Amino acid sequence: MSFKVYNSYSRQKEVFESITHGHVGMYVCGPTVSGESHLGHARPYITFDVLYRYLTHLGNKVRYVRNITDAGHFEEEGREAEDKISNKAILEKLEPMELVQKYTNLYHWAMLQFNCVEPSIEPTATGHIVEQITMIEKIISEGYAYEKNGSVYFDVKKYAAHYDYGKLSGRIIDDLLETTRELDGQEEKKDRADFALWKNAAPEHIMRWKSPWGEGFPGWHIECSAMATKYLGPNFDIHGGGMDLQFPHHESEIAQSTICNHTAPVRYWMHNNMITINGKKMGKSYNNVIKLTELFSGNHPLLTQAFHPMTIRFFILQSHYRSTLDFSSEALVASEKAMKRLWEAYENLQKLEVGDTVQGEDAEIETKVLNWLNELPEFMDDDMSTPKVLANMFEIAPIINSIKDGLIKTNALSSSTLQKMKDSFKLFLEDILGLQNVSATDNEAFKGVMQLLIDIRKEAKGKKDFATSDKIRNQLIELGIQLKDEKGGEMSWTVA
RNA sequence: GGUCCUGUAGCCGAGUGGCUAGGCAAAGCUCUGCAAAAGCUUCUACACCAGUUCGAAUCUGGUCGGGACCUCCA
Repeated sequence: MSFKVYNSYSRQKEVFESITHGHVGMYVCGPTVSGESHLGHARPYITFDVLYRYLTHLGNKVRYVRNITDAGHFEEEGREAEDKISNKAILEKLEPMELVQKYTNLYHWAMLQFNCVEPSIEPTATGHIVEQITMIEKIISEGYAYEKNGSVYFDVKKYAAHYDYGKLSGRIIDDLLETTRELDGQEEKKDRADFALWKNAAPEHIMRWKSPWGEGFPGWHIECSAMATKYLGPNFDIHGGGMDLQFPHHESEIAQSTICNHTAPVRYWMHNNMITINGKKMGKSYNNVIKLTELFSGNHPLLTQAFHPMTIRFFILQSHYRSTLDFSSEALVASEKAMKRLWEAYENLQKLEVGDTVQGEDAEIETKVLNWLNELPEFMDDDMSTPKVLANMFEIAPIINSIKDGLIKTNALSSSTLQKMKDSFKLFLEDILGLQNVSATDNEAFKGVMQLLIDIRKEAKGKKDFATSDKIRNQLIELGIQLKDEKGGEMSWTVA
């Protein structure tokens, strides 16, 4: 059994083998901290978080590098150079780095809500200006970049003559040349396909650094190349990001790094698909984003309620990362209910006693359960088929609940199978998919109080004092806590 | 215009040519003082038209939708 991933570069699933056995280098394009993260941003972070968790589970030591883009990029190349971050800072009367800090903090907070594992290294673009300049100098000395009026451009045409430019994004350089839009101020470039490595800063530009070509700031793509090379080496295992970054961002990264390091930088390119809303990509340019803070608070016209971050995570994992995922409040409500049901089954499972039974009495159930469990790693191995993992768990959930309710005999399953269920659920649900209990009541004092109420209600019910019994139940409902009467007079509760 | 992806039941979504995912919603039943929860059952879909095949949601061609990238974008 081996882990297969879809490599965007070869356009097929490949068996994953790291360059150094037992170690994996992984780079994921992080956020541009010039604004708040939205639902679309959540997808790559959750997708690659699961990848990181799975690789770790497989026994790898993973160095996970995820950058913070805090230097800003051009609004549009060739136009009056505007640094997004510094531009907005002026409007808001904030120091650029103050803005950067604000959105970085917000981003970190959101990642925490999603239960995303922190990356091993989280480098910032502004912290690696020296490395970027060094890299640009190297590219110039190799003859694949040229300086003009304080800016430096990458010579795409020359590169394409020797290397396969456009392979990752499936682009043909001649098509690019013909279809690149007419832009102002292109005269600096030798060729329209060329992209900036370094941009000369206009006087009003706040974010600027000294360089061999005068004061300026780095181009769009060089930061990722520089930081990936620094922390993962000239040739590393996985580079991830959203599909919309394939071109020009990742294509350019390949070109820069290849010239600089004399080797293709990445073994496996992995891209997540977009989250759509009414079938259209959620994105800044479409003005249809739903920010994470809006999602968590329910404060948005398209939302019928607030959604817990774990609901979002679950929602994302219910689809395959390379498919588009269409957002709607309705779909999130469905995910919320589904996750709640699955999680309760998981909690019920943990309470089931492992008996001394040697053999399952119901061979049919035993076999089915074992098959479902055995498929879980196979699904993960198949390019992270998280929807299938969850589907199998939903197959098992009714069996757990039936055992708990006595509808299936406790010893229907052998103790080893029951133990395997417990281990597998813990492993896949918590460790690999990174899901967490959404209940905020995981607290001994609170549980004690609940037990007290349950005891009182049991007494009342025993005396057929349904007024008291209903009062407890109804008032708890108003507080968002739901009591459930179970077989044999037992009661349990969940947060609605 | 170029390149590519896609069209699966009310909704969200898996789907490797034959074993007809899963979730939500809906309906019925069981359990129950009532309710909720849980369990069982039902609803069996692949845009359209041809073709290949013993057999196609899955392969091929065409038609019609939808979308992405080519420009900052996860």
